[in-house]
This record gives sequence, C-alpha cells and structure tokens, in this order.
Amino acid sequence: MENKDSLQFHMNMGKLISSVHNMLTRRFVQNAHDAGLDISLDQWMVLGPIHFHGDASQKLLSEFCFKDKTSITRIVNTLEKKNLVVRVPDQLDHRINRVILTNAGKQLFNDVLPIMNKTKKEVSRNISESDIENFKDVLTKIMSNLENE
Amino acid sequence: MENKDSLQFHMNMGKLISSVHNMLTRRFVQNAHDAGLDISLDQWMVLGPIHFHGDASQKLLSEFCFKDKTSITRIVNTLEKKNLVVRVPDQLDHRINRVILTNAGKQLFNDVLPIMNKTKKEVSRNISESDIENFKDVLTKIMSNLENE
DNA sequence: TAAATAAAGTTGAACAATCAACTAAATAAA
DNA sequence: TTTATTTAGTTGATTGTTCAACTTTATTTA
Repeated sequence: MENKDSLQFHMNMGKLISSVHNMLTRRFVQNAHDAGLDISLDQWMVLGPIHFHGDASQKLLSEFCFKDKTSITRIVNTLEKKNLVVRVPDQLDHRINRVILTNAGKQLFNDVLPIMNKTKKEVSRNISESDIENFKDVLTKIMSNLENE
Repeated sequence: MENKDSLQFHMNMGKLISSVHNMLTRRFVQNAHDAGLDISLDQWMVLGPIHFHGDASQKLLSEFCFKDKTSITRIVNTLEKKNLVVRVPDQLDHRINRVILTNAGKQLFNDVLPIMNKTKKEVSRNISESDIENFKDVLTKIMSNLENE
C-alpha cells in the first residue's frame, strides 16, 4: 500500500467493489471504442457464452452470466438490433429461444477478444499472480455467501 | 476453495466483480426492505457522505462517491423526491448546490447503519480478516490502475 | 382428459451509469 | 471592461438492473 492517505484507503468494501466495477466497465468500453468497436461490457459478457454454447437458450444465458432473465432479454434485444445474434424458436419446446451468432457476431467476438486481454492486463498491472488468485478466491467466497439463501 | 467444480471457478475477474456487485446490491436492498426501509445501495452511498459532510456540494459528492456528476444529479433528485435531502443554493457561489439532510434523512441514515453492518457481516462470512484486507488492497490497486490515465 | 401449475420470455416502471450537449454563473484574459 | 474560458449542475438519449405482472407453451395432477 503506497498511498495510505488517499481517499480510497478509507473506502469500505461495498464502495470499492462498486467503484472498481464502474471503472472496469468504462475502461473496457473505452478500449473497444479506441479499437473502433462498439460493444458494452455486458453485451460482451453475454456474447461470449453465446459463442461458447452455439445455441444457448436465454434461460441458460441467464444462469451462466449470473444475470436476471429480464436483463438477458434486453441485452439480446440490443445484440439483435445490432445484427450480432438472432433468436431462433426451439422446434421441440416453443417456449425456448435459441440465441445464435450471426457472421457479424462471430467477427465481433474475434475482434473483441484481444481488447478483453488488453483490459485484463491493464487491470492487473503491478499485481502478483498469487494476489490475483487470492482476490478471485475471495470474490468467489463472497458470491457463495450471497447466493440464495 | 471448496467447490472447484462449480460454475464460478472458471469465471474471469470481470464477470466475478460484476456478479458480486449485482449480488451485493441486491442483498443490501433486500436487507433494507426486510427492515421496512426503502433505499437503494447507490442512494445509501450518497446519503452517507451527505451526512458526514453536513453541506456537501454535488461536485464534492461526485468526487467522494466516485460517481459521475450526472449520476449524482439523479440520485439527489431521488433523495429529494423522497424528502430525505434538500438542495440549498450556495450564497456566495450561485453555481453550487449544498445538499442538506432533512430530519427524515437523518432518521433514515441512523436506521440504515445497522443494515449496512448486517450486510457487511453476511458478505464477509467465513473470510478471514487478513483475506479481507488483502482483498481490499487489490481492489485499491485496481482502482489506481484504472484511474485516468 | 380437464384443470392446475410451472417454465421461458416479454413488458412496464423505477432507478442508475455514461456520453454529449446544454445553461448559468464565476473567473481569467484581452 | 468586454470577451473568453472554466466550473457546477441539468437534460436527453441509450443501455442495463430489478421487481411485478403478464403471455404462451409444457408439464403435473386430479
């Protein structure tokens, strides 16, 4: 800890997490924008699993992304408006939408991958591997502490 | 790490932070709601500094809360609509609003304090003091990594 | 089989974040 | 002193989150 006198030093955990979340979001979008790409962090967080799964239902995306089904509905709306994905009704269960990447979506996925890695590097600059691992462990523990119930 | 097989284990940092942020927000609001209190985490994050400072300008709140001035405008709007604060134009510099707690605001602040502590406890359950400290250190380092530039 | 319940998504409303463009007041420069 | 610039705050538009209420389709259960 270099600057014990800085404002941040006295910040509590909630404020730290919230601030880091906002700054991280902003940096990712800024890096993408600087590379001529138009995508939000949340769109990326959904686009990834869609790419990974091939034909994910919105339910699955919701569980995988730890996002509310409503958020998924709206993010998929946006992705669809941008022609990055399409909704294809499941042939067997008509309640289900299968979300599929378009070619533009696949293209964007590949273009954004290096942006994600760049951002990752910027975030973890001057932080040791083991500190990062412990950090992620604590985040995971907090998640399980906050999982219902 | 108990459950290396869980979905979370393979989550990257961005997803972890984002998920923890959402879960934390939800839990705080839920705890407040269970206690009969109607306040969001962001409203609380602004109400605290207002209480602390006495007559903070929105500029100061913005810097202190690490939030955009636009966000502060809108959160103060909400707090004002709920009669928790009032905007008082500064007598010397007419560009400045001084944000002051009403009695209802002071009351709510005192009511929410124990909710915040309860939430804090839930969040850090089964995590050692030193892990929490390291965790906060890493968050602080990430903040300085992401600070402009 | 008919009626009840559950599951997958959508919609509306309230709140928050970000960006860009704006107003009004204060300060600096000419 | 007049003009230019900076500062504090607001507004509008787009995106995302949450809750509650809703539709549609599947599955239970009576």
